[in-house]
Amino acid sequence: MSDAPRAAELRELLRRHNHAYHVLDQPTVDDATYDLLLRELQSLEEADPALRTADSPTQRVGAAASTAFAEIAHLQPMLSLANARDIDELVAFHERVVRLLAAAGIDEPPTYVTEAKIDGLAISLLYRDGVFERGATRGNGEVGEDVTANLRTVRTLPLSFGDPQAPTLVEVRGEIYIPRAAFDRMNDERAAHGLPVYMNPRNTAAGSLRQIDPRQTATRPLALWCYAVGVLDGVAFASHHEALAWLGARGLPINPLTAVHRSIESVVAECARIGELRPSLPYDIDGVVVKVDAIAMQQALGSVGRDPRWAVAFKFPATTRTTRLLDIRVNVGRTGALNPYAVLEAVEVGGVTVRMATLHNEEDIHRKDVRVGDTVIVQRAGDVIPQVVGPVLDLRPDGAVPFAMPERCPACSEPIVKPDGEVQHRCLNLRCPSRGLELLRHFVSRGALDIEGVGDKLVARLFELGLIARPSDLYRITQEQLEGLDGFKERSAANAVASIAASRGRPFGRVLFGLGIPHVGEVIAQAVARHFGTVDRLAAASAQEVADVEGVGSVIAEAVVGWFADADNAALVADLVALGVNLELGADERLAVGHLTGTAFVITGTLSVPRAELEARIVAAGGKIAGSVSACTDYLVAGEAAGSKLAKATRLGVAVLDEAGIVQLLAASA
DNA sequence: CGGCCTCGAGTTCC
DNA sequence: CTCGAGGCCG
Repeated sequence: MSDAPRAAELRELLRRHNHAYHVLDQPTVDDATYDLLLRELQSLEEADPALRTADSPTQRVGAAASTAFAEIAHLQPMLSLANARDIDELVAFHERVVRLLAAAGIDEPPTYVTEAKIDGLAISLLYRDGVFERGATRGNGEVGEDVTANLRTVRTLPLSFGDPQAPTLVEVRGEIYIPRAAFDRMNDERAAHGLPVYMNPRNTAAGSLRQIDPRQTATRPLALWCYAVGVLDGVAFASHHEALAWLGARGLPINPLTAVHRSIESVVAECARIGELRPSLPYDIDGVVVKVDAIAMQQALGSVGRDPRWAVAFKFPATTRTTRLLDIRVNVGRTGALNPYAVLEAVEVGGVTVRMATLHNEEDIHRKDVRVGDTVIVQRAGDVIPQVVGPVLDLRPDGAVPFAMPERCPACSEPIVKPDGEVQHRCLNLRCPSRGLELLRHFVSRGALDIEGVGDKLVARLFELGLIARPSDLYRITQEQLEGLDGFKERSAANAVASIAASRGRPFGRVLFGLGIPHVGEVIAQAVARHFGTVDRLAAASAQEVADVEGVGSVIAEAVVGWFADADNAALVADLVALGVNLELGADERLAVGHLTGTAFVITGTLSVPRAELEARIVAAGGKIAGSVSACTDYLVAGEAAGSKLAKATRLGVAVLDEAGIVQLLAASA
């Protein structure tokens, strides 16, 4: 029997996914699935080299795009920007800046720099001794992908400063884009050669930068504007505009739509002016970036989360289109929340076809007054997520009726309730099939148990077939059961079973997150796991004790205690434990560097240092000091002649440290 | 008690 | 990405 037909099928599949990924920049499968297909083809070709055609995706260097680029940590995180959608928000930004500066003892009015916000791809460039060394995509802001080879092909990127006095290290921030005219020319050429044309400049720039072969990238008309210095050795700027001038003097391209303003009125006028220029500019922009000019003021203002408080992005209104609202349907989420969504007649918005959009909740639908049959205005929020803005009332058909939430759950027919003061309608049935399925999806998802090879589709199928109803059922799935499903090959069945088994060792915090306790997301789950150490101690805790966890108040604490009080949930936990799923903190987690945050200590007995000093050091490392030992205590620090507290700790199974032990723990966390 | 900040939850496209 | 809401600080 020949594998040739399967090999041909795989080649075609991979070719199509590749095209979608690189040319359209719209992946059709996740990386893991792609890798799986590629590996299957590779093994077929190894078994029978005659199957290896010259155009096989296995012959393209680094065809497994997911692993082709090394990760690079930015010297300084690449921040994001808060948005101002209108002039009021811009003025509010200014007022906040003034207020915060005054609070920091600076009464001088701020000067601003405005820059056109280029609709491209943020990158970071590193110059060592004035020579371009490497460049990376923004990634998650902390870590990006190394695209040095591709960046070298960007003709306006200087490979060196030509400056003998260049500082040792300069990190430059910029935006890679494709000028409109060049984009159109490229598409004309492609069309002439019978090649598919690209959808929009931004996605094409993104795809081009992630080409495996830099020679491909070199054929794309990429360009660069630089807008900031990340890190710079030896040169200190007093202002942002000086930094830009410094970059410009070294050959880095600075966008000409850059100006300094002495008042917010001037900034507002500039936003309007650039908005008018927008259609005639030779490249796409999506707003205006406004930055406080003085570096000293920037430092005084600082940042909140990822957003600096000294800068804001004034966003131009999103491009909108109209289409028909065909239907309003309702999903039931993991928490029982009813989420209405719009089914739309397919429409192109900003280079993407939109067919669905969330409508959030009933209140939202009524506020917008959209009805089935309406012609509605659709936009993409932040140019990404499709949104229904509102109806075109003139085009409303006769007899269009306002939307009403179903009175019974569309999944389980139980009555729907809307608690007072809440926006969401809910299905309270804990056994609602929709909720069960959504919980399973959540359980296997990335941030939780992260079970590779078991995605939404497989989970839904197994759920429908009745093979899994609760998370613990996953661990009883056999390879044979999976192979019984059509379209499921032996290899992927084995992979899925293996990754399910491997997920049993996930850290406690992630498993806890996977349980889907209301209000307990990734962060809270982690904090709770750290605090209690084991599920048993968590399950035995009172709401009062749970509320001791940092960031947990009465609402979340009640939710946690209530969850464990439910017999089914308790049974699920017991089942998971019996199946070998990890539900306690690993020793390494307890001792992990800088991780005393949320850890509760009790000190007893006589120590060689003053107790206050030891307490201060524990608190400095993020730990908490309690007066008496309870189930919530992580460590009892016992000195000489410890008495009843030590006895109680031993009885409760609380870890006990001697003085050397706590010193070691503190050192490990420094 | 009010305002800010952080977190949770649901989400769209291919 | 965005909205809503819980938590916490002043």
